[in-house]
Amino acid sequence: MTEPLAPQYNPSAIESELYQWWTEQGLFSPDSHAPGSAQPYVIMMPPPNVTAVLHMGHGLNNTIQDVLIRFERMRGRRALWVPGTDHAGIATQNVVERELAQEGLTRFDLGRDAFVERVWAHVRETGSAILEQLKAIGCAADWSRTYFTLDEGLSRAVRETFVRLHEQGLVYRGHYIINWCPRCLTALSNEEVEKEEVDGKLWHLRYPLADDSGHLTVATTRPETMLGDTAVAVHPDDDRYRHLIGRQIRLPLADRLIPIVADDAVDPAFGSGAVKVTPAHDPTDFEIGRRHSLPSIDVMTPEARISLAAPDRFQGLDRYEARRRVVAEFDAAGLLERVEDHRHAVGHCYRCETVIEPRLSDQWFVRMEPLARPALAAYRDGTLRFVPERRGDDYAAWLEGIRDWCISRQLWWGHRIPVWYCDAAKCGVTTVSRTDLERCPGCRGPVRQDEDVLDTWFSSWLVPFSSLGWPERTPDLATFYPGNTLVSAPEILFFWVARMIMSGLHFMGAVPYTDIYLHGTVRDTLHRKMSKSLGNGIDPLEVVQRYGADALRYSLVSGMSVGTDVILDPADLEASFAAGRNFANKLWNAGRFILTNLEGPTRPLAGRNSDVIRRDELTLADRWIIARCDATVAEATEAYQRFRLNEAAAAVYHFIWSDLADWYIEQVKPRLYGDLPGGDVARAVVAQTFEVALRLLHPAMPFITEALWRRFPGRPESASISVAPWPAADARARDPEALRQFGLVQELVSAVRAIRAEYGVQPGQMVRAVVSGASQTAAAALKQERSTITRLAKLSELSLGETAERVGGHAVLSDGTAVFVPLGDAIDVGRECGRLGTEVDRLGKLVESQEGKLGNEQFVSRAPADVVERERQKLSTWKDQREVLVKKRELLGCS
RNA sequence: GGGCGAAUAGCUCAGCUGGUUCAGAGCGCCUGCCUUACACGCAGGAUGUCGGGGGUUCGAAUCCCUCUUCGCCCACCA
Repeated sequence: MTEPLAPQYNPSAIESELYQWWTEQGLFSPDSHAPGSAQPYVIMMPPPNVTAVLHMGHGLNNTIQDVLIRFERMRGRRALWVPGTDHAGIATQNVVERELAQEGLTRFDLGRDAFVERVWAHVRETGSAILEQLKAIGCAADWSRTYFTLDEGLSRAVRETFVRLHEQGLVYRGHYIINWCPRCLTALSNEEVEKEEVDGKLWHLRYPLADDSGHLTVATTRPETMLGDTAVAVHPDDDRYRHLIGRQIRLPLADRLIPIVADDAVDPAFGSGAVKVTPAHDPTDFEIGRRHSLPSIDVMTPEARISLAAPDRFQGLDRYEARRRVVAEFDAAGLLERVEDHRHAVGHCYRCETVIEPRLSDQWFVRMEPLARPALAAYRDGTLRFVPERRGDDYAAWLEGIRDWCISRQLWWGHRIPVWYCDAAKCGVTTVSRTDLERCPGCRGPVRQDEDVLDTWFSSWLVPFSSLGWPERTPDLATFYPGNTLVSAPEILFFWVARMIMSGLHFMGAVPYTDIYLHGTVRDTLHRKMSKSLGNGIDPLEVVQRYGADALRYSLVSGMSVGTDVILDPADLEASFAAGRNFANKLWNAGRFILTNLEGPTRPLAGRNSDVIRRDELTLADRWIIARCDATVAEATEAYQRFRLNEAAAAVYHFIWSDLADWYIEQVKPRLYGDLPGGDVARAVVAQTFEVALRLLHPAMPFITEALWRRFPGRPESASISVAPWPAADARARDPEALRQFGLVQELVSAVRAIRAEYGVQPGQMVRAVVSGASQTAAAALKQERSTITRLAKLSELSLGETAERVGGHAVLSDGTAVFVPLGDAIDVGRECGRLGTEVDRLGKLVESQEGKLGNEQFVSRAPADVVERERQKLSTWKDQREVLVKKRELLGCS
């Protein structure tokens, strides 16, 4: 690491090497970087799916977590970021099934054991690829604690949880209508169904009365389900139909007799006011069926084809073919009354988008209300804090309306349900067990385990404690539970975040974290979510390759404010990431300049020894940059703490680029080069302020800050910025006077530069400047930084006082100090008159409106005194400035 | 159907508790510069009815109402 630094920052040359060094040093593990007495700070990484490939959403999510964990680590906490992967039941099974399909096979061809082995092989091969990718963007997670939701330990936790909840009466098996995906061939929870509004139809079908005395019209969006109708329901108070209650319908096509029943669930105002009742295919109908002891006829196969329960000619038809056929037959029989357009919400599988079919089946459920109550209380009493706050309302609303959680899945990949059935006729016991059963505890006969597996979220909702060893009482669990912050996409608030809170409270007696930061979504410029299917994604690794991890991270962090979406342009990576790349390069070159100039005598800025730099040795510029640095420390620290990462990034960016590089480094050059005395002071100040800036920036841009920081002279080989102490604001650095005075210096330089540009003065051409009307402090400041001013404004001479010359460029600084740049023949007097004229007009308008404001009795009497005083100050400054310019115009002889 | 959010420069967005960082930043654009840290740079510059309308207030990008447009979440009216 001692080779000379290249003028162009080349991230790929340092990133992987640094990352490897960090991990070798164990810097990401609290065991090695922090004393045991330090307060822990814990983040649980949302485990990516094993089959996942890093996309920008992961990039954003993990960058935020990494910024926070690095920040807290530097602040001295025992920072632990636990990474892991999720076995992702349906998603992973789908991937492997697709693979098999390429070979013309289905999972049934392989059989359960061989299929599961095949999935394991796939997972072993590609399962942790995404974690490797996270390393490429710099994630400082503790890889020694990486978990997988199908690990032995986590599997034990899952089983313990299931059994315990069962013992507590909170897990039960039930025969209900659940959401069924006919493609994945499994039940889904309510949360796994995505509702989508679609334009559908409402078919009005005529059901003849059994005695041929007429008909009753029912309205339905799914005519094919009529094959399973077992009643027609009307509202008990509906006068139109009251006389029909208890009579029979002859169900067309199926040719069955079904009763007309009365039920409160029917809305007389909708459709015809009569509802066909299909208990096997609709949740409401199922309830009606229960109340009226109606039979359930399941007319669909798991694949959503018409089953053997329907007349022959429908059997085997796909549900939509069946729909057309049913409608056609009703039409042919003159029983199709009418068809209406009807917009309604239809559920889709969150994994494959297939339309969900409500289906009657036996499933396992978790009784959620008892778990939800404490989770809601933790929000209401302020234990939980959401960022942004409004997300808390979504959380509360979901908990208030919570429904039982269907946790069984008809898949092969996942945690097998720990339930064993005895099929012996005389025994038939069902056993829920922590350990695998060989024989029935009742009759010692053979048992068979439940075929189903558990919802993948049933393992991930435990990770805040299962990943730390629960149900064992491990030291990790004692130290790192509960954690602190959860960073997540809002999409998984219910799937994961809320459920972790419930499980944490139930099994550990404490919420797993108190701060819940829900960030936005990464979208393209059309505000569409980035997705593989749309092909509008940006590969974070490509960005890392082209611009570096720090550029990626900085661009994400700075382009994101609390809870808002991040918009990136997949068609123009340059536009999306130039800011980060440019900044990294700027930083690199500032560092290159500073580090190569640190050789030479220097003395400490603070400390006990007598060699320390005295305050009176500091120039105005020194005091200014130290004060600016201190203000930036306060600003950035506050912003990081409040999760306002973009503000923290902007504060440091501005300090480094606009203050340190544009002004201070320029100011300090003569001293560093030995052209002016005070090189030791300059070295101390530039080194200190830059070093502080690097630390402030490290959470957001870890690689480049580490690379530069380690190159500081005298740095021990083992030192890492990642565990360097966080900069503290220092009251001694505060210096409002220096901020104001150096501000005038900057204004003066800028004013001269603007005049030079305005009149096309050649870049190499020196000019003179005359300053008049400066206050004592202003004059003192300009004198102190005279050499800075003359150099940066390219002045041959800077004089204070009046001059007889009239022709040149004019400007007035914010404190009323006048600047005059004599330009002799070079200047177009008319042009300068015009320029001054518009400026006088502008100030005139300001003065006018300000006088209006201050002349307003209401304002003066009702606004706070300090506001009024400030406004008076403004008025007098503007008046002074206008005055000066008016005089200049007179001197120039402007008309 | 219910709830929520957003609309500010050509683009992406800051602007938090009404009043000194109040109209800003980055990218893009224009002009001039290869000034020995950086052309991924330096210096200077242009660009806005703060979505429309109404209101509260001495004062509104900021608070309230309303409309328009976009987005999100929730929902068993078949």
